[in-house]
Amino acid sequence: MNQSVKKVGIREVASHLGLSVSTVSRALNGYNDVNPSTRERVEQTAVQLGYKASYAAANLRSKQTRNITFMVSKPWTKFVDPFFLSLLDGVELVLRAQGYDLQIVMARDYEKEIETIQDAVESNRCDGILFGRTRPQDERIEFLEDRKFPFVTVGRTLKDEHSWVDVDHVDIGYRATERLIQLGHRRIAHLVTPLRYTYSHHSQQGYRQALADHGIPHDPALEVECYLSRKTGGDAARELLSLGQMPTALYCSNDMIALSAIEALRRFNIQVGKDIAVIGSDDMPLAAYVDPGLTTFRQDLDGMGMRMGQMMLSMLSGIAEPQQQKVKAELIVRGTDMPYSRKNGDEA
Amino acid sequence: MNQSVKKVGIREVASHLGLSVSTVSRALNGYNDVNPSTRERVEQTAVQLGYKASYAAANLRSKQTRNITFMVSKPWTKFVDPFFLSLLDGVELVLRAQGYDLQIVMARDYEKEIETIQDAVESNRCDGILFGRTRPQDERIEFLEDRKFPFVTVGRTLKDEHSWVDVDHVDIGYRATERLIQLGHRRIAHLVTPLRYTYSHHSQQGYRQALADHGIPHDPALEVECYLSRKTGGDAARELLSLGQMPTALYCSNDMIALSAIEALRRFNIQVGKDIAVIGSDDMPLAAYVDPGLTTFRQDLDGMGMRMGQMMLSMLSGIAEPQQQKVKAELIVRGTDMPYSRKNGDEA
DNA sequence: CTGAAAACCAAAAACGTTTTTGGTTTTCAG
DNA sequence: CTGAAAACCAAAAACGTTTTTGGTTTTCAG
Repeated sequence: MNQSVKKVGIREVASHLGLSVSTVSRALNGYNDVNPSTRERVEQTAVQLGYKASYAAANLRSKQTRNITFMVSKPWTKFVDPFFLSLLDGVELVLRAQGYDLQIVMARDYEKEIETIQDAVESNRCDGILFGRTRPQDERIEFLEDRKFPFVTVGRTLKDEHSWVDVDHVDIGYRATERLIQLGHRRIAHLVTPLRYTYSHHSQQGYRQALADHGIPHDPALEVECYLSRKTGGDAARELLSLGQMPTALYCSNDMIALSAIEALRRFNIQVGKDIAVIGSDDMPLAAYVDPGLTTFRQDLDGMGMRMGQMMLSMLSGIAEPQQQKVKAELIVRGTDMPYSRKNGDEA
Repeated sequence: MNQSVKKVGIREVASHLGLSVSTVSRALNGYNDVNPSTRERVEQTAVQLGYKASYAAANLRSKQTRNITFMVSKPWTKFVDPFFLSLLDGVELVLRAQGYDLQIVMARDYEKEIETIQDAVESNRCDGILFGRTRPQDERIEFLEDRKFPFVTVGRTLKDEHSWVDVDHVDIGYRATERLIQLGHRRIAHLVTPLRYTYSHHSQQGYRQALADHGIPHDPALEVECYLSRKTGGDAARELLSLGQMPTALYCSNDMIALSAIEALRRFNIQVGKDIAVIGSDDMPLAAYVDPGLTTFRQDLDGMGMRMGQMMLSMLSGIAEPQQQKVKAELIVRGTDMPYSRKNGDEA
């Protein structure tokens, strides 16, 4: 077991075969100016001797790390995690197939995000960067563009000239709102995710467009921004309750908001799915479990992740023009939305 | 913006100050044979010039990566994620405080685990390794011990001579079972997590001990192994239903099993919290949301993570003897456990 | 004031690869 | 058969640090 206590380097492999170090290197790295039979022999003795190229040395010389970093930033809540991990899964699959490693780093908070990215880039730790929570104006993106460093984001900025994958939040907002309208609702509130993030604006845009298309005037009092804490939707629900007239339907930009709003409403004896309609977005695991089940939109995260990985790969292979992919979500009908009935409008 | 297109190395910093490269290096790395005022000047111009040591070069020369790898392995389910991420959070906090980075790598499946670890170790990519899902006999641990490579695990092996942190699953099993006994139950089933993992055995041990201590004979038919799929507990519940006499209480080694069992029982019109008592373990977010809420055990994951990080740090600073920490979980009483009543025992 | 120890710094070697440069051998069209 | 191109390989340089070695200056006990 302990025979290989001495680390075997490329030199050992070379001398063992009577070849030069450079030939071994070229054979192992798939260059084509090496005799196939030589390559074969090199590869065999490499595994036989248990040779593994030093990551640091290879990286130092070649400037390639074969490593992609996904930056995830705090604060995260337990609720957003599933979203994140499914995506990662898809990314990892594609990258690994091409011999790239995926590494996840965490930025402790908002201010550390840019610092984390700078550090990753400047200390040469990866060949490309992935991240989400994009904002309309995003310092991180400006930095990376300035350095011409490859990156792909989940979500976009307002100026739209980099590579991204994104759920079509405009579409979700539109479809959710339109569905509620077609169910007969006219006072439809929008509990929107933090406007700091770009997707919130898209969600808002879809909501407003649907209202406009159906001739329903837009009431700013019915749009409430919610932060990503656990009880966020509850606060918004209470805010709406304090209004003169309660809305008869709620479109929430994510399930977490929807669920906490539902919980709060229940305390006021308002039955969701009976007294008020609710539609969420994300289809997180909880959504199927609560009673009644939450009507929401499901996203193909795995697919998005794979797409993201492919984009990164093509950037690394030298394709310069940005690629962008918007994906549609799937409506999952459960029990929290229901037709408008005269009764609801009157009470509260 | 684009002024610093040329990368600034340690050489630039040195020449800018009229010092030698070595002095700059020693100043930046906190050696004490450098004049405080010199160190000050070096540090200032370093940030001023935007110097950042090349990760690869430093690593190649010093054999130190200042990087710790947490390996997480598939298949994961959406349900185990929160567990994992809270832990990570604690780890990262302590490591970062000492200038270490935490990196997460994913092993695609069971067989790749050992490969992933070998690769990380042999290509010199990290100074220490963390992982969970420990098994009674664990190839990964044997490999790392053989190489004398620093590692800390979540959970233990049966031979117990390495560093680990672990929830006291024996204690949980004992307390859960005893609680059910004290509520009057005598037919208590145990839906146990996969016996491939060590903690499942501990959980079983606690369960059996509590039964024995209270003079209740152990019925092997009431112990059902559940796999970590989404509907796992459901299958087990159906298996128990097919028995002549249904148990009046269920102790499940994790919440996922408990929740899916509850869902399945509901389909058979068995009301949990009324017809049958259930206790889970983990206190995952869902547990508080379902109705009735799941009685379960909460673990201080953040604390465990921090402890784990500290252990790793102390190993890296040269402390050889293994450290081990077992933490107790906190009982969270909600609605799924209730006293035994004659009625339940008779039906089904 | 003296000499040893401590403080401070420079030069050069080294980490283990990949890449560049160039030399020799083989192939193959004409 | 000839000569150019292709195939194949070796030697040496280079990546950007840290560490080793050793030299000079300063401090300070006696």
